[in-house]
Amino acid sequence: MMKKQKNTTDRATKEREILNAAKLAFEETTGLCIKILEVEPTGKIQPDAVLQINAPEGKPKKFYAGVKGFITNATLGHAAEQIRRFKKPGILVTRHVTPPMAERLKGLNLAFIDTAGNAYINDPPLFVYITGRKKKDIPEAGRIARAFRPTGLKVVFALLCLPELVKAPYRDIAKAANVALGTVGWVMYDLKQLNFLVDRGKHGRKLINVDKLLDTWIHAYARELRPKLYIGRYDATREKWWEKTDWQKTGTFLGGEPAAARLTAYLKPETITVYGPEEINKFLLKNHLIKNPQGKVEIYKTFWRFDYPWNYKELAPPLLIYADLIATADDRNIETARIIYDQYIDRFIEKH
DNA sequence: GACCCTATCGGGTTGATGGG
DNA sequence: CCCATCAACCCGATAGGGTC
Repeated sequence: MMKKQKNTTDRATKEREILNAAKLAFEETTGLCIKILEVEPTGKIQPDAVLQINAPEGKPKKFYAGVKGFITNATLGHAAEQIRRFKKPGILVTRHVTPPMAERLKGLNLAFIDTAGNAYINDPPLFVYITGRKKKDIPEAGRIARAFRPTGLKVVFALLCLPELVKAPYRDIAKAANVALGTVGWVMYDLKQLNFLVDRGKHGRKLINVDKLLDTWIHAYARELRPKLYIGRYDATREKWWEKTDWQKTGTFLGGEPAAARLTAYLKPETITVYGPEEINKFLLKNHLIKNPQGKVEIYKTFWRFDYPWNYKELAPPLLIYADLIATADDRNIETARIIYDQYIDRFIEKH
């Protein structure tokens, strides 16, 4: 119930933002004036807003607006149809209309304005047709930076684990982080914006405020990425199985508590955290693990594609072990996490 | 009201483009 | 020629509408 309410509000806010931005952009590029008469009017026909365009000559003209965040060739026809259903002079208000889309809309004789200042209105004596203006990025306050969304977190993780990587070409970074090339650009942009990265041109890039970045990553990881990696929970049928199995052969890694146990001998693991490939069946069979939502073995998908340069090849990189421990919010685990931080993480912060 | 199904949304990837 | 950037495209997640 609460959720539904919130979503409705979010959508309304978003529509308002688009509407206002489009109004301003239109006024700037055309010199004409738009008045927003109503937002989300109730009644038989349901446009998202009603607005009025004041031309210098001729009388003001009302338009019934359909606000759409995002228009593609596929959704354009549907939007046009919705607006026609108003049975009134309609106008599409959206974030951005590309030139080919503008042509199509013109072909449909569907008026539009967008937040970049593109517009088409053919309503004599009023005629406006502006295309080719690029979309300006909307610095949405409150939105989570892409650097801390699931794929962005993979990139940041790789950068944090491998201090030298930040200087490498985007292609190499993409490979290590196991993301598409395009993603790296976004993340770099965000990190610069958020003051986590400086680009000194030919002198290469450098991470700054690494401790803060690390902290941000750990929290965002638990919230954004970890849930997406979850494969399942299992019961072990044999004691100490995880101390005996050959991790490297199966492409799996120990994380969280058991990894910490190996590193510190300070902890007797309760939950066994494992990172492995999506196709986990072989591993399950080999180790006699049985599906059980309450089981002590939790398996997640491996998301990194680089070798962490240390001697514990069967373990996930220390930053991940640390994040796993912190996420459990268990006193003893947090204590252990601190030890791992001092021994394995603190020192590589200095290398950045 | 609970469930399913479809249309929509936007995050993420691809591929073209153009600069160094 | 190598590399980054940008817009177009794709597809998984999900809201919202329809049905029982």
